[in-house]
Amino acid sequence: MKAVIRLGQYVEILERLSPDKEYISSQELAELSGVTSSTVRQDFFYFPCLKGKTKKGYKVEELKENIIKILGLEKPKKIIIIGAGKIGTALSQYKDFKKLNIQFLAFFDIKESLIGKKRNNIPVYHLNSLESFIKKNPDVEIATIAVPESSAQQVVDKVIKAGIKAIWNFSPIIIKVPEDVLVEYEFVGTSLYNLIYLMKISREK
Amino acid sequence: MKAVIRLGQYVEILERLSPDKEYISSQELAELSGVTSSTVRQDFFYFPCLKGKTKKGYKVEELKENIIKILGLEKPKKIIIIGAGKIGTALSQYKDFKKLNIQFLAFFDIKESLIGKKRNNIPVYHLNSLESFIKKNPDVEIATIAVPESSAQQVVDKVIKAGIKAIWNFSPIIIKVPEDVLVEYEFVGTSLYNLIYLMKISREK
DNA sequence: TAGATTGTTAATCGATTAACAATC
DNA sequence: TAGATTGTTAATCGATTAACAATC
Repeated sequence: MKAVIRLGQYVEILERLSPDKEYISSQELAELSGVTSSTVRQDFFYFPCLKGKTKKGYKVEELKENIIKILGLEKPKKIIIIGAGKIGTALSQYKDFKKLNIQFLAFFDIKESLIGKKRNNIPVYHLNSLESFIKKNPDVEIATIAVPESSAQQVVDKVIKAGIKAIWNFSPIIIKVPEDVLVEYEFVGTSLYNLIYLMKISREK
Repeated sequence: MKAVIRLGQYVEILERLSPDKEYISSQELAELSGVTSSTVRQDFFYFPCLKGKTKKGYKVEELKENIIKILGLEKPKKIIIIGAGKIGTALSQYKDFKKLNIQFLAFFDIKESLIGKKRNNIPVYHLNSLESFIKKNPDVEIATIAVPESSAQQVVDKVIKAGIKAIWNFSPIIIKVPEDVLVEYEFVGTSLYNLIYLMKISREK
């Protein structure tokens, strides 16, 4: 559902408000997130706990907490990253994740020169130790795939064999997974191609 | 339009097909891209040049070339990256971009230790030299914003002052730009939050 | 011919926007 | 009170899916 996607963006925006802002109107939140106030109210209407006050708006702290609960972010989420390259490391640095209880526990790679070291203060282990790591840390729920496309499917197979049921995939291919495994794709090129298309269209007008 | 987003994905898939595959059916392309064959045909119907052959499907090379033209990728696109950190460097490495004529000409940063060096064989210049660089390279059309949120708006202002009309924004805030400037956002957290929400929902079922 | 696949129209579904009564 | 803003319904818009005749 599209509303859920926006809820995530709303949280990030709410995180950034000055701490003395007590209430925010649907109009204000709409402007900050690039949608209409109607959309904001409709999004909130969908979830009964997201209630505002007439003439005032929505209580920032309360709103944030409730959205966090809806999204399932109230408990820490433990994540591993397969591939300790540029993308993987960049992700582990993202500040909003820390604020939202999202924890990156470990990198896995096969490049000997990286193994045993730390990246962004997170240890890098050999891919071979993945299964034993998951056994020791059964609360790891998500694996991020940040490896080249040539090894993506193999790595996914290993991750699934180790018992992971949710995959965040940065490799640019559609991966094959059993029915009970959730996958979210992050295609980096997509928005750039769209931008280039929009440039072409606006030139033609 | 959603169809355009998918066209970009189709190209990436077509790029990966074995070179001896002459025709591809809407059914096959659909499976590889995770949509229905009906959607594929509807997407193509929207653009008169995307025609197939009854009983055979679409000629791979022809299809690819025509989509590339629709997307405006037939001529090289020159791009600069502001911020030579992990995200910026990761982007510049992405292989599909090279295949699709997308060229990263330079990084700009303010960190003295980086300036004058190369990252991924692309030179890093000081942000102060941005305007003169654009003057010398007026064919640069897009600026990628890969700096921390605290400096994102400032950097955007500089980029616009230098004459850039299209921005690919990786900073997690809504930026303010004049009406004639196009912006595409890449919110990394979004798909992860959605994945976590889907995990919550599937547990509740 | 029989079967496969496109091209296209129509039906369905979902998301966004508009509108406004209710409320404080 | 007058004005602002929510909560909610209805209208609109766009995207997806279904269906199938036409074609090779």
